[in-house]
Amino acid sequence: MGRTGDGTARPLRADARRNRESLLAAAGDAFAERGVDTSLEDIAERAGVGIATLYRNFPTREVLIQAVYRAEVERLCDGVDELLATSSPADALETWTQRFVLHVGRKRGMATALKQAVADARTPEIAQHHADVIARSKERMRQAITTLVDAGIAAGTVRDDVEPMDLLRSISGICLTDTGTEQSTRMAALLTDGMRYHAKRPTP
Amino acid sequence: MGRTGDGTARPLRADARRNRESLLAAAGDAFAERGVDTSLEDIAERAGVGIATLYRNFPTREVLIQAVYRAEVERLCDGVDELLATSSPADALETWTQRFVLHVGRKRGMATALKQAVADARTPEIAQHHADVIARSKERMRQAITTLVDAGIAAGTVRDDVEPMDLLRSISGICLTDTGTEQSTRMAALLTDGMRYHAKRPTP
DNA sequence: TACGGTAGTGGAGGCTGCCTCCGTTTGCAA
DNA sequence: TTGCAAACGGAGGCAGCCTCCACTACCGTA
Repeated sequence: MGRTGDGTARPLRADARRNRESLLAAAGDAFAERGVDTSLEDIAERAGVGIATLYRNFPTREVLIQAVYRAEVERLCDGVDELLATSSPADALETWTQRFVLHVGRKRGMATALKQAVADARTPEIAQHHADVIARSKERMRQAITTLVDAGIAAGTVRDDVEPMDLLRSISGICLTDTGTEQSTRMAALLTDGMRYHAKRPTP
Repeated sequence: MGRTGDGTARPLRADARRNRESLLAAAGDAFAERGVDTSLEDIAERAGVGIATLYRNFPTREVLIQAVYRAEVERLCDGVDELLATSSPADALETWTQRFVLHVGRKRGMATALKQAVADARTPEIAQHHADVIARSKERMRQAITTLVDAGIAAGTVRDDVEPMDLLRSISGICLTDTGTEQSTRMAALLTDGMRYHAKRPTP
């Protein structure tokens, strides 16, 4: 399936690729709205494909969750270059953290499910694979935030005592303790704003 | 159900209590053999009762898991007094740790499921209740191992630099990293043996 | 641009597990 | 004993999982 006899990957047919994308998008929405236990039939319907197509692409729920998670991290991180090209580093950082807040909001149990998948995996190979995906995503995030912070520091508009990963963890923390996306967004804004060099510091 | 109007608990009818015990035992076995996802119908059948009886006693799977977990911890900890009454403190400690190894082997995902229950609970009250059960069990374990170690120290047969909870954690660690119960049992035996005062230390 | 082989599709249907409803049984207090 | 409330069991409705196979349409080739 999808592989020629000599092990070379064969590109998906155009319609198949479209369907796969639809499924990923639909699953992303469904997971965000109703959690990772959403019925798979529902997801297939939302995507406008048959249930069999879903199973062909994603043999187990875990594989699907993983793919969605990965796709969302990619999308988030791929946006960094464009942000830096179109706005000042400090603004880019702020916009990106806002997106990150939404991202965490959408994750809703996905991270937990992935960790569970590592524990439940039937073979060590599968467990390892799940673990790899998690590690790779974390690394991509690290790179993204580091790029943004460094650009800001280089431009002199972001304080140079900011540790990128601390920032990421702080925002995650805000998202997890706070009650809603709106509030999280405001808190994150405060946080990034505090990291800028202000022409004039607000009087305390 | 099971409560009179003024909130006083009413004792279960004899047959009801028997059924409840059967269910707990059957669920314990089933969880140990096939994990916490075992079908509830299966458990009811093993226990020799109808599925409705299971639901009447344990309205959700989480409640059942919790009850089993709790019962097994009680059983394990209640055995301490008898052990101390019938064997020397050092032997009691060794026997008990062997039982503890079996206990951890039987837990298989139950602890994870309970933690998940705290996270997934629909109301803060339910979450709190699940958390309480976990905390109480941990405390009972702490008391049990402390009693055993202290008895050994008082009798002068167990080294007095042993921190009870360290021992418990070490054994848990052995169980989780090792591959099978048999190996875990041997490792735990080595560990407890190392804690005794030997009449003559083995030459290195 | 027509065609054939094959990758890809969809959804019915079988299966399993969840949970409720209600007619029946049984323990126990008087 | 006997009456009655507590407890029982299991059929059955529902929902989700997953497979199977007849059908569709993409795309390399001529």
